[in-house]
Amino acid sequence: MHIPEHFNTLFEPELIREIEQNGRFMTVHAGDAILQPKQLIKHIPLILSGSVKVTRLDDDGREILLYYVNPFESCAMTFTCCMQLQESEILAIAEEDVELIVVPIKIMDTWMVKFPSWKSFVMKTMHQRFNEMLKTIDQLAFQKLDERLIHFLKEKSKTTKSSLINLSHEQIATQLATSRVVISRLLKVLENDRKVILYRNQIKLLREF
DNA sequence: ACATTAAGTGATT
DNA sequence: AATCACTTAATGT
Repeated sequence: MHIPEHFNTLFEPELIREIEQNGRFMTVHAGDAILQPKQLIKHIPLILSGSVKVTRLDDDGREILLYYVNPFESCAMTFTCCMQLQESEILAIAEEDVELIVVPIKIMDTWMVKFPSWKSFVMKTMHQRFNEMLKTIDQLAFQKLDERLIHFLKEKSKTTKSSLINLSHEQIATQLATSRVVISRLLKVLENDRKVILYRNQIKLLREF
């Protein structure tokens, strides 16, 4: 199994070796679920390439975006769940084709005490997510949908490394749990402000964005 | 040319 | 900010 260079700066050599021994390499195609709600969590994912969208589903099947997991990261939710072998509260879907390594949580327990670098890795991802989620909670609380939209688009272009967003207004609307009409109107305002250019199924972010 | 789907818009709550 | 009802524009067959 091939561990990317980048992990060398993250983990000590011995830990890398243990990852190689215990981990299993997987690929997941774009759109496929990696983890579904209520599913038991028995593995920790380490993302090598691609990005994973982590959402909550409400009763009507609408989704609320929690965060993205990018390469060289892991999922904070699985950390919190797996401690006590809990069920998943979230839905994780591959945004693009994803390569990842999964390691059994049993192994991870020993890593926590054995490898300082692992512990700080876990702590770091938890901390990052926690801050991110605080931000989104703020946004929800203050009902600023326009800011949520901007935040969403920024995040999107960051993970896809492109200023072209390939989503319909409809798709954006469901992800932000609102209606298409509202998104269309907000985007129109952004276009008038020369922040974006709108196409069919595509949005171009301008530098002022 | 026609049907389908995405996006734009005024009016209403 | 959401919904309705309708129009217009883009795209597929």
